[in-house]
Amino acid sequence: MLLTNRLKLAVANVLKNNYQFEINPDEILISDTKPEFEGDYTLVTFPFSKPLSKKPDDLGQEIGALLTEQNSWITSFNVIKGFLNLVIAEETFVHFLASSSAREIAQMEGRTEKIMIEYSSPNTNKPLHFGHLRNIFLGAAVSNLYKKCGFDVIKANLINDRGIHICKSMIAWMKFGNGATPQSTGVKGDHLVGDYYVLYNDTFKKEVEAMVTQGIEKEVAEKTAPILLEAQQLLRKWEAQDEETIKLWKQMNDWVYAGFDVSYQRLGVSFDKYYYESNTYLLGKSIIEQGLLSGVLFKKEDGSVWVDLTADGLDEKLLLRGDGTSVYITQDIGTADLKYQDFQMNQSVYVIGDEQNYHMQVLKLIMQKLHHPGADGIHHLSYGMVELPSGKMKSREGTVVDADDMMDEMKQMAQKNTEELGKIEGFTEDELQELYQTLGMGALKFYLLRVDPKKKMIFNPKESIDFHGFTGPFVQYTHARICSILRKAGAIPEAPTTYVHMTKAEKKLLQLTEQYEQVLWQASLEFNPANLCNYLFNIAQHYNSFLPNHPILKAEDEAIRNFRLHLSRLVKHILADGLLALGIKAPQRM
RNA sequence: GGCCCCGUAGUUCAAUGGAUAGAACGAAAGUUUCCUAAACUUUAAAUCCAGGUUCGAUUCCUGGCGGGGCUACCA
Repeated sequence: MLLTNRLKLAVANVLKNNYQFEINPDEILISDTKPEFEGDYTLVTFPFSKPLSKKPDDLGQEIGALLTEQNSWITSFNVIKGFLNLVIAEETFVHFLASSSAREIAQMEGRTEKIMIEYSSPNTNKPLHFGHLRNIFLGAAVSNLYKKCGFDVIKANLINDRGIHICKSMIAWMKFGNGATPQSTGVKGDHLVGDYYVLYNDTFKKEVEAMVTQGIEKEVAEKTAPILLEAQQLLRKWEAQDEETIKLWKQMNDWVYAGFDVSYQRLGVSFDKYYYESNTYLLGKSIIEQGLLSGVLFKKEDGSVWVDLTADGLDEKLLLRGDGTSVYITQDIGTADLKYQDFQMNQSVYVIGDEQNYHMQVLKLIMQKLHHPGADGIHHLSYGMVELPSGKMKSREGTVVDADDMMDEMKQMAQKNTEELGKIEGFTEDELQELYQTLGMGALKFYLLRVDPKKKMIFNPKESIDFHGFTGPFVQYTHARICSILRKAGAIPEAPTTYVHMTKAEKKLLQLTEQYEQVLWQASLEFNPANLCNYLFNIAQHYNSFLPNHPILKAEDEAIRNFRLHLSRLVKHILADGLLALGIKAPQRM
């Protein structure tokens, strides 16, 4: 059992047996003792002061005495201003180290729940950009984390392959493309289609300007520009299943998918199930019919169908148009139902930007009102937008940072850094290329994952992404250093069972390693990989600062050497394992 | 207008209501005959404002100020 949980239990026992005070152990606050004080873990006694009618300081003294008396693994204590600092026996940590070495790390207790995580979910009219990367890395990391915690995870991707946006790319290609293909131009498919989307917008803008100079009002021009009308006409033809239109649509989407596949592979992410809006956009109507019958929904005079969410503090929301056609939310209701039919998962997570908070709230509410079995499991993993110092990225204005370009740039930066440091000896050219990729992606992923998903983040392309400090490469570097030491150490004897003179740094490192499993759970349940990033950086930092004054291979004696080797190996395992959960590889050498 | 989110060192981020608010980058100074200096050590530097709840508030509540999002018979 985890040490903090054991402590909570021990405290709960003392309170119950010696003070007749019953409390749920989970409600007891145990935190790491601050470095400036003596001790490993700290109990805050204030909350018990009132119910037990005792001064926090006295309470600390009493509980401290009882705890050390009743638990051999708690050796001593001190009380400062109501904070009870507890010293944990070194043997406890030594035993933990030995057991960790034996069973490898983090074999988690299995959970049987099934969880679907939908992420990426791109439009097919343009390539992936920096904002998508945050979505993709989050989705992939959360999927990994839940898998580690034993859940049955389904990674889903809902592709937005239909609608006016793809028609815009199509019309531009028809007018200006001259039959260009990825093969004929050598341009990656998603980029090629994206280029025509940009071309559409340029043309549109010019047409509007021309109309305005002719004296037409801007708002009118923006609704009647010829190329827009053509795109809308194309959408109608698509909906009417016009053969030529469908053929071109399929063709251009296939180009995009081929391009996405290349990017996904390079990003190191994959999906178990793809959904396509062209297949799902008509779903949902029958569910809405049922809702009408059961009286959850209502129909207005013009035949449109609505749900009244005013009691939940929201508005009335349209679900079906007067002519019986679907709107966006109709489709999402249908897709949610389809997903549930396919997998009957306990939780259905949507990794979607916070601009859709309202939409997702509405979706869940409607599903709940309809008593859909999957309704309560719907969870919106909402994340903040990635912004540039100049503001939001806008694909129409060409201010987006392209995902493929970003990956190239990161790899080049890794190469530049490595070469400048002269660390290329002993690698083949292939190994170097792989290393640059590993380091570049490590920096990129860590950079995007280290911030709380809820918060919007600002990315400054000029300052770009660092390889020093709180970064992926820092953690990777620490891992590589340990690997190097272990290589030189050769075969390692059995883990020690006793160790007398543990330094403060050694004990702290062990304490951190013991908390790893807890961090994984917390990061999963909170859908927050940033927790893991912080933890990994913290433990790497502690290791790096431990290293200069704790010789390992040249330790004073065999026992110390062996202990430090095992400690190092455990840290190495955690770094590699944790990075992997973030989707980051840990190189043996760098 | 209505609803929601966010304001922490110069900058980018931490801090389940708990001790003297932590890091990183940047700035200043130092460490390499020693297991990878992509590292380590030291210094300076912050909770938007005003109230309230509490033994204790960056955190919770109210009101300002500042920034963002949503609010379509668009997707």
